[in-house]
Amino acid sequence: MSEAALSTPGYLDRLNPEQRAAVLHGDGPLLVLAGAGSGKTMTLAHRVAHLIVEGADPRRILLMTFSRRAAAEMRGRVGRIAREVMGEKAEALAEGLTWAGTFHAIGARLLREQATEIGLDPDFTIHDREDSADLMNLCRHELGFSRMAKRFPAKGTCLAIYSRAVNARAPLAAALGDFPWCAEWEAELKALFAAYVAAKQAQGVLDYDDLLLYWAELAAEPELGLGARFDHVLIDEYQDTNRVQAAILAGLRPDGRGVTVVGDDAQSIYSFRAAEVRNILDFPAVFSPPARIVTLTRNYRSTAPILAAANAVIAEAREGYAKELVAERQGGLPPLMIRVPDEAAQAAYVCERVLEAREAGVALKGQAALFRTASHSAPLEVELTRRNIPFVKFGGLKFLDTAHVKDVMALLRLAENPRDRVSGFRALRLVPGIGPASAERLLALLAAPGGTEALRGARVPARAAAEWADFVALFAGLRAGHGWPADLSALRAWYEPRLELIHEDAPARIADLATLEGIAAGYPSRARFLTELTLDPPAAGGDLAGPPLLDDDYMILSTIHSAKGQEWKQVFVLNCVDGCIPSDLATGSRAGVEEERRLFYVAMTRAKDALHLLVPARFHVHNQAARGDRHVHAARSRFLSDAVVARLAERSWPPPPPEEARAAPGPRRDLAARMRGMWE
DNA sequence: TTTCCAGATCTTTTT
DNA sequence: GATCTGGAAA
Repeated sequence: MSEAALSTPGYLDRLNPEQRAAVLHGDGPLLVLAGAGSGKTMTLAHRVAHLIVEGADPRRILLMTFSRRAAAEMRGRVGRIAREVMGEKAEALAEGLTWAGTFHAIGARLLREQATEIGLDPDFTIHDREDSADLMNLCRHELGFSRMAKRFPAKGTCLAIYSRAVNARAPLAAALGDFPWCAEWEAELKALFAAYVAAKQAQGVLDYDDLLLYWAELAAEPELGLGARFDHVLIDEYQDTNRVQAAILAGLRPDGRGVTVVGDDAQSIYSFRAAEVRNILDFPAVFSPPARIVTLTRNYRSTAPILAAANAVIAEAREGYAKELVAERQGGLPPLMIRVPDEAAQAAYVCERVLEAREAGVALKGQAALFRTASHSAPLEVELTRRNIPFVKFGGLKFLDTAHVKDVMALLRLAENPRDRVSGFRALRLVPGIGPASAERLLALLAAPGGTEALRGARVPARAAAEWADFVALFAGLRAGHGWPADLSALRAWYEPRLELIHEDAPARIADLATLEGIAAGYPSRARFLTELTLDPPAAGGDLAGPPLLDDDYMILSTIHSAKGQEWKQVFVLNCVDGCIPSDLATGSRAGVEEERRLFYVAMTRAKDALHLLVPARFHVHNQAARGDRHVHAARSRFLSDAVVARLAERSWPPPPPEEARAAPGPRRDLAARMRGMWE
């Protein structure tokens, strides 16, 4: 131990013995099994800080988190801890911790740095899921699969199968096990995927999966020196990594030296993305001698009654989880199971409790409503808006998915990489009169060297002729580059007048583009903007209103998936009914139901002081058959078994009228109550 | 060749 | 309820 660490007892004193063991662990592989609320982030931050205090070079530490937000928070905490110990000197050191981020973001950065060594175009552009599906669709048409006698799987399904196969490192036949209705197309799908891979390479485009796949290949080649770049590799949320990510880790540190992985098998909720819970369970045995295991079971987040209910839910899981969490916070009220007639009442209930808590001093930011599916929060959003309660919603539809933002992004991406056909297709068709056929022809021109100039004299349909010179001028300017974010201003100047002609709601869309330019200003270059926005898009809604709103107080609405790793004082879980949690799309398989159970467990363990589980008697179904009643009578979620409900306090809301009120012969029409009700 | 309209389809969670 | 596809008009 260095003198610095010895001279600062306080720095490790705030950790419990298990946490301290994890922080002080030496060089061999380490697995930290950290239950919900057990101080996982704190432990990881202390371990990184400790490594730095002990003399590790922060530029040679690789820290993988599940979101950019988590990475930023981690960097901040590491800096603060290191500063306590080392004073000013620590600032510079913590600044050096630049290799912190998601697998995908770090992969993109490494691949761009080493692109030429591995035969990639350093200016490759990255496709998000929808772009990838569009490219898949292009290949699908070119191979003639869109005109089969029997319907061929849709583009999104094709991409999902492809993604499953590569992320699980499984042969196509195995991946098709999850898509039985597509099994008959195995031969065609194989041809399609070959064409898809060839198209990506020809166009200098990578999809999300490629960022991991190429990285895994890169890491497997010792002479390319990737493993030698890092002394320490730490991975958070390891239960949600897939086999490609495990291969990356194995390639970087084959002997496990300097490797720390942290996670909780009971919180594995991403198997739909080929996450492989065996990664964390089998981790110790990959090495010999096996990795050290440190288990954190003391829960510092939730009160004892909340934790008892959550423990009861996970105890009914089919595979047993080794650890039962122990509450450090005694006292507190049991979680409430609230029966409400419908989703409107559910929304009203949440609003009332939220305002009540705020009056009692709980900031809106300390309160969250969680739900399985983005659409479940719609009635609540309406009610919050009506009552003027500000909120920010995480998960679900993204800002970047709106047509006008995608148009702008496509044009920027085409300027960055003229070979990118999906972007090109979209961008060129913004010129009225240019359809698929012309776009195809123009893109072929553009892909050749000197393409921008070739565009200038290109033949275009008569309808497009008047607009064409303007478009080419814009594009040539973007290719040459006006600087950043000036490129975006130029683009808006061209695009917004057009937007006004096409859409009635142009003002809202133009406001979005202004927001986009505000976001753009935060990035040093167009390339960085395009890459990072694709890999870590901003959350939807009010999040985009920018800094002014962020100073305000607002409540959180979030899908359970997006709530991972977070905590709030008061948590509402909406629609705790069968069909919502578990989602009826997931109840086909036992593994599916088990994952939903863990999801419900994750939702419950986000709560610190108060937890409300809402059970509407009926709920709205969006996607029902034609004339079906759009409401469905719902049974309470199967996860709220009798054993679990025994740990809850059950209520109905609105409460039934008090006994005396019913007994006493009241007025036949209580107009006074109606007047009062106006203000409820 | 483009654009518009009507009918069919398929609905989760995310980097 | 929104999106996609195919066919027909401009």
